[in-house]
Amino acid sequence: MDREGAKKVRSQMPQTRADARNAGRPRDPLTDEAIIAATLALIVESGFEGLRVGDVADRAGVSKATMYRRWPTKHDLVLAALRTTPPLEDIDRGSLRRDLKAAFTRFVEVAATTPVIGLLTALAAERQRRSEFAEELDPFIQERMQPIVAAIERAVERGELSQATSPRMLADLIGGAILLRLFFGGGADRRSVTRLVDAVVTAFGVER
Amino acid sequence: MDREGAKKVRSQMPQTRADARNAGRPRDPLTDEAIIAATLALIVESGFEGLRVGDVADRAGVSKATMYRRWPTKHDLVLAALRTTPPLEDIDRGSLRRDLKAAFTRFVEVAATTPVIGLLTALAAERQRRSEFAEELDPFIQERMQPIVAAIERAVERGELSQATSPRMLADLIGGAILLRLFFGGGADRRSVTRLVDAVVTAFGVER
DNA sequence: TCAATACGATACTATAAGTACCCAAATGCG
DNA sequence: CGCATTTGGGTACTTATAGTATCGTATTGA
Repeated sequence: MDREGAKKVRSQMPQTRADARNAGRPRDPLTDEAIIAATLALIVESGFEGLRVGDVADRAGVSKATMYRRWPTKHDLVLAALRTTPPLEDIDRGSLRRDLKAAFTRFVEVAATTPVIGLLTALAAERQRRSEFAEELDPFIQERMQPIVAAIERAVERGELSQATSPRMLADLIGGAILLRLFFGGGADRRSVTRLVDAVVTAFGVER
Repeated sequence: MDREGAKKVRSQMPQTRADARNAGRPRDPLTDEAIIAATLALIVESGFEGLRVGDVADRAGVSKATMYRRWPTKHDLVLAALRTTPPLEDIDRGSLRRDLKAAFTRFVEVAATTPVIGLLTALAAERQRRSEFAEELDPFIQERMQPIVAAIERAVERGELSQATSPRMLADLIGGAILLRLFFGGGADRRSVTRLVDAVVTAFGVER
């Protein structure tokens, strides 16, 4: 059962199940937008735990049933909302050191002024509880780390780093250190980002 | 109010408030042990979300009131239980590379066979929600990372690493990368630990 | 016209954390 | 001894919210 037919899919995102059908009243895309917008607005106010699904429905002017038809859990809803936020811009400043500092500085600023870290910890916890959720969450994380990986790849091409360098691993190292501090204390601000990036770029950089 | 007198404190851990008093019926240390033991046993079976405070009470043969007198929330209880588990042994194998591989390999094995990651994500999420909780959680994390920091410090003394190396930062780098993968996918096993440690030790190591 | 689906409204279920209160049992102090 | 103080078992209760169920209506394609 639940075979997915070969019909085409037109709607962009909230097709929870690959319902290829086209009979019946179509979903209103404005409804999706209203729900996501309300979710984002309320998350900013209240964070993940403080977010009430019922409040989102009220704010969006829809019923809970309409929401749950699209996203089966609060976590799915929040991840969907996160997906619509713009990723870190992929700015090329010409050197690895500057690229990494720019990107991670921006990230810790976002972390300091929005509930992103609360969302990430909540989603990570849910991922442990419901392992299928990893299939949604993991690609999102990879996607958002892509600018970092790209910056490292450029540095490899420029010869700033050895050809043998694994961009993904280097990204995990710096990003992991920053997340570790944001999750469990130690603090991550401009200065610690600078120190971290300088240390890593110096250590991994090709001798000048 | 709530000044902490100069009286001595005798009980080891669960003095939630620094109650220097000595009047009244003393707490039974066996009760603490029974609660913690039951908590650990049930966590292994069910993880954090699956753990029911009422079940712990039943299993320990105590009442919920007795538990809440000691630990005001489920998260506090779980952290208290985690604290009683043995830390990573601080084995000195003579080289940084071997020390780090041994320690982190052990960690990913524990992660693969126990609900530790689920606990850590849950505690990290709670830390975001209740900022006072950081005062309990953060020192615990630092404490558990101490063997890694110590191994790095030994390497600095032996001259394997530059004197300028920050042990804490290096520990955050490797530990952070592994946590990142455990929290958000990518997988962390013996092989990835080996790759990571080799790369970092080579990059940061003093030229041979 | 009809099948199929979306949508709002509303009530409901289920669950579990944390609270309140009672009474009995230890303990130290005067 | 007896009183204040605290622990502890028992148990019922409050509270809060995610998720479900249902029903009537609206909108679409065939």
